[in-house]
Amino acid sequence: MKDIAKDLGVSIVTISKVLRNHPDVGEEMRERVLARIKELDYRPNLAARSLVTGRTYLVGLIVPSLLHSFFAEIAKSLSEILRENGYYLIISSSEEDPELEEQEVRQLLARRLDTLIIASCRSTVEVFFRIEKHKTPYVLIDRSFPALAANFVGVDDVAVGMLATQHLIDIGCKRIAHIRGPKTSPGLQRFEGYERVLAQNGRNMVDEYVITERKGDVGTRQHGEEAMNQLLSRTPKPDGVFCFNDPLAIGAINEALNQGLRIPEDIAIIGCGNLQYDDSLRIPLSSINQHSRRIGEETARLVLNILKFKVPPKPETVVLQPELVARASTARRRRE
Amino acid sequence: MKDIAKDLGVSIVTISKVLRNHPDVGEEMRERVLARIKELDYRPNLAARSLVTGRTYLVGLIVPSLLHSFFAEIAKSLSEILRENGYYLIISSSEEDPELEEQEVRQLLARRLDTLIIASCRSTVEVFFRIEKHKTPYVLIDRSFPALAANFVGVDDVAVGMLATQHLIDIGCKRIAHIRGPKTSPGLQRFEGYERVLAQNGRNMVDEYVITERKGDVGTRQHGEEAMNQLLSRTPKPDGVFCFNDPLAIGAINEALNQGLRIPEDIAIIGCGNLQYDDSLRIPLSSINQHSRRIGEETARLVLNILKFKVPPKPETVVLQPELVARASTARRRRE
DNA sequence: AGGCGTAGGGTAAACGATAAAGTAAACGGG
DNA sequence: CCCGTTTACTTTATCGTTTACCCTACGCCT
Repeated sequence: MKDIAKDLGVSIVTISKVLRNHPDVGEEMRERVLARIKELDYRPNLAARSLVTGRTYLVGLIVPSLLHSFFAEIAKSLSEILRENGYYLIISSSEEDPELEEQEVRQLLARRLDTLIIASCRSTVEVFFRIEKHKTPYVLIDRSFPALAANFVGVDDVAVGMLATQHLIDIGCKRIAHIRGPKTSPGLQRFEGYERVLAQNGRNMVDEYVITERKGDVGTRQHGEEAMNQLLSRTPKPDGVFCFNDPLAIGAINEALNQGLRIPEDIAIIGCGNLQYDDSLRIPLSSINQHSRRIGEETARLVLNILKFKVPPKPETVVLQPELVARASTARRRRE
Repeated sequence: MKDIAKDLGVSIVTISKVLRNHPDVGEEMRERVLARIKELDYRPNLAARSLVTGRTYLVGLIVPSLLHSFFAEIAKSLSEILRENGYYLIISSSEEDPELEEQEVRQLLARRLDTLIIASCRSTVEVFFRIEKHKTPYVLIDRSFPALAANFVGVDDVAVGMLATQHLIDIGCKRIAHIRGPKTSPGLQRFEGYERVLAQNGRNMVDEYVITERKGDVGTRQHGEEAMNQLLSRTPKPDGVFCFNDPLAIGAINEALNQGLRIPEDIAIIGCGNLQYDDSLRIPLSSINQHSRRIGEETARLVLNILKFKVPPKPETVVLQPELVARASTARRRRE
C-alpha cells in the first residue's frame, strides 16, 4: 500500500511519519501525503504496526455472560471511554465455565492485548499467574481474589449483603432466607453480609433458609423458581428473601405468586443488580444498585493509567459502595 | 520466542511446521517440540502470523446497542459458533449513531478483519462501498438495504407488522395505533405490514394514531411513555397499540397504567422482540419472536461459508419468519 | 550400481510497518 | 567563510511468522 503512496516520490518512512504526526516532515509534504491518503482511503495495517511497536491498542474483556445486563452495561461504558482514547475493546464470554474462560485467556494472550479485564468464574488463581508470566497487565472486575495483589474494581459485596438483609429486617421480616449465588467472591461476601446482619440483630442463621446454588445452572430465573419452591416447603415459611441477583429474584417472585402468595405482604423479596426492567416487573423489584456504569468507568480509568506508563503502576483497588433501591417487592409497613 | 525453541537445535521453520501440523516433520521431532512449547507455555504471535497470511481469524460485529438484549443474544450465539471454528468475535457498538458507526467500520477495516457483520443504523449505502473496496466480506443483519446485493440475515419485518396488527384485530381492537421505530428497514417494513393489514381489513390508517420516532431518542422506554401519552390525548383513544419493539411497549404500558387505564381491557399492547423478561412484567407483554438465536446461528453459518472459500460465494439472503407470542397484554375475548 | 522418489528438514525472502541512525541542504552567527 | 544546527528526508535493520524452494539422506526398483 505504501508503495502506492510512493508515487509521490518519497520514501515510505515519510508516509509513516505523517501518519503518526511525527514533527520530522515538512508542511507541504505532509499535506500532499494526507491528500493522497484520503484519496486512496488508505489505512495502515494495524497488525504490522503492532508487530513492531508491541502494542495492539486492544483491550480484552472476559465476562461470564453477555446477556446479564450488569456486564453488558459495564462493557458499554468501558468500551465508550476506551474508544475515546484510541483503544478498542474485544469482548468475550466465558459462559460461567472455568475451562472456557481459560481457553479464552490463552487466545487473548496470544493476540498480545495491551490489557486484559476479567470477571473471573475461576476459584483458583493459577490462570492469573499465567497472565503475569506473559507480562500482560490485567484488571479484575466484580469478582476479587483476596490472595492476589491485582488491580480490582468492584462493589463492596459484604455491604450488599448487609444492606439487603438489614432492609428486610427494617420492614419487619422475621424469617429471612437467602438464595445464594456461585462460590465466587460476590456470592461468598454477600452471604457473609447476610450472616453478619443476622448476628448483629441477635438472630441466628437457619440453614434451612439458605439455598445453595445448583451446579451448572447459575443465576437464572429457573433456578430462582426452584429455590423458592424449596423455601416455601419449609415450616414456617420465610417471610423475606434476599436473592443473590435480580434474575434469581424474578424467578423467585414468579414461583411465590404461582403458589398464591402475596408479595410483599406474605413474603418480601429483594435482589441485587438493579437491572433495567426491575421497575416494570409484575412486582417492581427492590434491589441493590451495583453501579455498573461506574465500574466500567473506573476500570477504564485504571486501564488507561496502566497503559500510560511503560512500567505498570502499583495494583489499585477500587471498591464502590452499593445503594439500596426499595420498590414494591419490599414495600411493607414497619412492624406490620 | 522461537530462538528459545531453537535450543532444540532445529530451525524455526520446523517449529512453525509443528504448530500448523504440517506433515513435513518427523514424529520424534514433533513431540520434542510440542513438549518444549508446553514447557514454555509458548503461543505464536497472531499479529505476525496474520501479517503474512493475510487472515486474522477475527470477525467484527457492529450493533446499535449492546444493552438491547436482542443484539446481545445474537452476539452470544454468533460468538459461540465462531469460536468453535477458530474465529474470534470483536464486538463494537455504534450507539445508534451513524457517524460513530462509520468510525467503527474504519477502525475494524484497518484491523483487517476476515469478515464484518453489521446491523447498520445508516440510511445510505456509501459505507458499504467503502467496505467492498477493501475487499472485506460483510454480512448485514437485522437491517437490510434492498439496493445492496449483500449477504443478509434477518426476520421478515413486513410479516412482523402484519402478525402484530392482525392479532390486535383478531382480539377485537377497533382503533389500532402504532409507535414507529427508526427509519431503517425494520421500522419501515413493520410499518408497512401494519398499513397492509389495516387495508386488508377495510380500515384506513389514521395519521393521529401513528407516532413517529423522535430524533436521537431511539426505542427507549422513555420514548414509549411519551408516545403513549400522545396517543391517549387523541379522541377517541386507540384501543390497541403495536409498538416497534419491547422497550417501547414497556414504556407505553407504564404510561397507560399511570393514567389509570386497564390493560388489556381498555387498551391492548403488543411489542416485538420477545425479550427475556417479557413474561415477568407487570403486564406480561405480548410480542413477536424475532428468533435472535437463530439469526446468530444463520449468520455464523454464512460467515463460515464465506471464509471457507478464497473467492466469496454469491450473496445470500436468509429471511426468518416471525412468530406471535400472545400474553396478558393482549389477552382479551374476541368480539368483546 | 545408478537413478529416483520421498521423508525430514533447512534457507531466504516477504508481509507492512516502525525505530534508529545517517545524510543533504539551508541557515545563521561569529 | 567556516562550522555547528536545524529541517526534511532516506537508509537500514527489525518485529515474528509463513511460504516457496532447496538440500540431504535413505531406501527401493531395475
